[in-house]
Amino acid sequence: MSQIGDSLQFLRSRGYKVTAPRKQVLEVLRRSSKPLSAYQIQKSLPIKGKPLNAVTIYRILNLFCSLNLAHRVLSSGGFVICTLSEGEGCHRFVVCRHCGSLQEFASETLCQEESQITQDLGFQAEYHLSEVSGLCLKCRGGQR
Amino acid sequence: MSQIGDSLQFLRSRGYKVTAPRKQVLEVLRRSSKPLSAYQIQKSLPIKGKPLNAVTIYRILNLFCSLNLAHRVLSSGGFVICTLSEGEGCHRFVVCRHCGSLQEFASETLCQEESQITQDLGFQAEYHLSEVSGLCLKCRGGQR
DNA sequence: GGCTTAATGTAATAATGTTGCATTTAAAAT
DNA sequence: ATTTTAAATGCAACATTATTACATTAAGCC
Ligand SMILES: [Mn+2]
Ligand SMILES: [Mn+2]
Ligand SMILES: [Zn+2]
Ligand SMILES: [Zn+2]
Repeated sequence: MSQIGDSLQFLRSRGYKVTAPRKQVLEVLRRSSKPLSAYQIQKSLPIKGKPLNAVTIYRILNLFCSLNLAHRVLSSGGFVICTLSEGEGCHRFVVCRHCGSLQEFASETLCQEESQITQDLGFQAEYHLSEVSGLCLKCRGGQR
Repeated sequence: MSQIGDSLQFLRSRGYKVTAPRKQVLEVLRRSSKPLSAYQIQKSLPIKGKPLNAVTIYRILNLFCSLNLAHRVLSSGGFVICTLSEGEGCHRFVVCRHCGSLQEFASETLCQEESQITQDLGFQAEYHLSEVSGLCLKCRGGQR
C-alpha cells in the first residue's frame, strides 16, 4: 500500500516540493481513522527532534485540501486524508457520533438533486458540503 | 411579522426565561441576511449601555441552536435564525460564495437517499448536515 | 557543489470558544 | 407588593484555533 508514494508523486507533478514536513503530515493523516486538528497532528509527530511548527502544519493542510489530497471535516473541525478518486461527484462523509470513526463517500445522484433543488431557489450550485452523522455498526452493538 | 414574539413564547413554553440579552440576540439574528459570529453579534448590539458579554452570547446561541431556533453554519462559522418549520426533514443551506447571502431549505427525499447510502456503509444515519455553495441570482448578474 | 525560490521557522497577534465562581434578575410563591 | 429562588448573566482567567510579516533553510535545478 504505497499510497503515500502516489501522493508525493502527485505533489511533484504539480510543481510542489516533496519535503520532510509534508511527508510527516501525510503519514500521520494516513494512519489516523479519525479527523485530526493541526495541533493534534503536531503532537502525534515523531518525538525525535523538534516538532513541526503549527504554522507549517496549517500551510501543509491548506495545500493538501486545495489539491483534494485531504479534507477538512467541519462537524469535528479536523482533517482527514482523502480515500476516494475523482470524478464521482463531491466527496462526503458519514461520521459516528459515538466513536468518531468516519467514512468517505460520493454520489452523483445526491449532487444532481441538491443542484436541482438549489437551482429552484435561484442558486447555481458549485460545491456540495455534506456530513451525515449517526452510529456505526460497532457502536450499535451489531444491532439493526 | 411578530416572529420574534413567537420565539419568545416558545422559550417560555419550554421553561426558559425571556431576558433582555435573549431578545437582543434574537433581534440581531433576525435582521441579518448572513451568518454572524458571536463577536459580530456583540458588535452589532445597541450602543446604549454595556455590550453583552461574549460568554452570554455563546450560551444564548447554544440554547437557540439546541432548540432549533437558530443554526450554526459550518462553512462560514456563523449563526443564523431558522426560517423553516419542523417536520420536513433536516434543515440545509445554500450559500452564495460571492455575497454570502444564504437560504435555508429541506428535503425529505435528500434525507432518505443519504440515509440509504450511509446505511449501505454500515451507519444508522441520524442527522444530515449539508451546505451547498454556489452563486446566487444577483451575483450571476441574472444570467443562466 | 552552487543557485534560486519555494518552503519552513519564528514571533507576535487575532479570533474563537470554554470554565468556575460571583452577582443579578425573571418568574413563581406568599 | 414583597419575598424567594433557581436560572441567567457578568466577570476573570484561560484554552484552542488560526493568521500575518519577516528571517532562515533546503529541495530541485543547472
Ligand atoms: Mn475525498
Ligand atoms: Mn432551520
Ligand atoms: Zn462508532
Ligand atoms: Zn450572491
